[in-house]
Amino acid sequence: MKKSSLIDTPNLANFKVGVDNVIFSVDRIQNRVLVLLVIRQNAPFLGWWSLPSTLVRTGESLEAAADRILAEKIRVENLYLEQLYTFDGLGRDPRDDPNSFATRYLTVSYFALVRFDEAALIADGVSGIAWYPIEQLPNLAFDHSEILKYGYQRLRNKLEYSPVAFEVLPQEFTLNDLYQLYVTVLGESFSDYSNFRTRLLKLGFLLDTGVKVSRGAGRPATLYRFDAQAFAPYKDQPFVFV
Amino acid sequence: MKKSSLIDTPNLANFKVGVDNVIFSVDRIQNRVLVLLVIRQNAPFLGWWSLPSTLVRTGESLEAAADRILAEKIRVENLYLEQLYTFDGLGRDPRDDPNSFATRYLTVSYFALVRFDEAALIADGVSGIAWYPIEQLPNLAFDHSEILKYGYQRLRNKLEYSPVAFEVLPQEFTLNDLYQLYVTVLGESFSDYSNFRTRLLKLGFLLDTGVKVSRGAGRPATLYRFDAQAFAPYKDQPFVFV
DNA sequence: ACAAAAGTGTTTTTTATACACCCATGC
DNA sequence: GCATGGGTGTATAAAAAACACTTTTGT
Repeated sequence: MKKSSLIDTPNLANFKVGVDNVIFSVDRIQNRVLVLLVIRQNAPFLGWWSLPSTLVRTGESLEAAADRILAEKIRVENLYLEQLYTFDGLGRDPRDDPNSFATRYLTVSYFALVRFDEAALIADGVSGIAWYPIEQLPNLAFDHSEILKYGYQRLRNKLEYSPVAFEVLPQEFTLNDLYQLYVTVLGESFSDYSNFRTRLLKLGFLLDTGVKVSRGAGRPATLYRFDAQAFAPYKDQPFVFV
Repeated sequence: MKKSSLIDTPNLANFKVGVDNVIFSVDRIQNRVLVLLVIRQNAPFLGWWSLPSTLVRTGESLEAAADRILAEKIRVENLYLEQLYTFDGLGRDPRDDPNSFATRYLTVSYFALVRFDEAALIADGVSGIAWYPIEQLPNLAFDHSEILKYGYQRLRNKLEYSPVAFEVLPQEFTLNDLYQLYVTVLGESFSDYSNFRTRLLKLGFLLDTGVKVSRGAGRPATLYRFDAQAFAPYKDQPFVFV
């Protein structure tokens, strides 16, 4: 080792970097928020449920790694991953030993929302993979419970000011579908349906398709479509959807 | 190299991890938002202005690294650092070569607000260090301009729903001080002073100290103090300060 | 006295909330 | 025809926005 490198780099830690994906969906039949979980195939935490995650390879960007691990698990179009938070591996990963000069682990978490029916789980015969309702989570590997909790918080926040709801709903939906989704994620105590309707329709980014659907008894509902163009003015505005 | 390790770890990238601090303050005399910048003492970008940053050492947490580099630059009490975003070094840092198997660089950025007068810059005789107005930034090393922009956005957002303003104002301040701060950061087009007053006072977390201060001509202003206790109910509520 | 800054009050408009009621359909 | 869910309207309360006006100081 050259002397100069000792001066330049005093005890720098060496890291491996992982990505953890928090992928949400909504079961609109049973009105439950779902999270994508997989069973770990490797030590540590072999056989435990965990968020879909992987370590970043040489020449691979963080996002590329996040996309790669996800592509192995589900097939879905236009998946938009958003960075959540970076968790310090110090003392967190059992592979980390704070007292050693060994490699440390850092994980960057990503967040996405997908349509339940469009997301085809890839059952490769070996790997366990499942949508878990957020209310009935198993014990998770590493600090994945914490990460998931953080992601769930973000989901609820985003629902209030950004049009993420339309990433979960089908292209065409009824106003009740939209309302139910909000109730499911944000809980009861949500605004009155009638007022929700009026407010959203006044905003003008829900296009009336003219088509009506009948779901069992009751008056048929109008199908709407989200108009991203018309939403633009509200982009940087707080709390479009209360 | 053992065969098993080849299977377990296919081409994992090796990282060094850096932290970049985006430290804001407000010059309440000239009504300008300031950012703490330093001159780099090492290659690459030797001699360039940059955010205060460092590489994480063995056994040191990310936050600890962020605190360390900051403690070398300014002296301030109760600095609360908040994580901003993690930037992928791939192709960003000139030390990175995407085609090589060399070490990659990842940087996690942190964000804070400090009181201008309380933050004593540490002039160690060598290192350049300065508060730069956000409107007159020099060219910055690495992608620090981008990081700074991201941080500035966060600052403006936080001002709207969280009581960060009181981290910049002195313990006791007039309502006009508070109003001016909002105008400085959020720009003109901000709410009417009179309405701002009424709204904030009604919220009840500004304690009237009874003390009055006279600043030149005009009626003396009441000094207020922020009551964190009384703010608690608004903690998870959007847009307390419009 | 008067300008300057602080602070109060009033009026108008907009938005939120609650809830009553009508409409179209399946059974 | 009546239960069921869709959709409209109204009445009240609260909040936001605009702005006129009063109060207290320095000079």
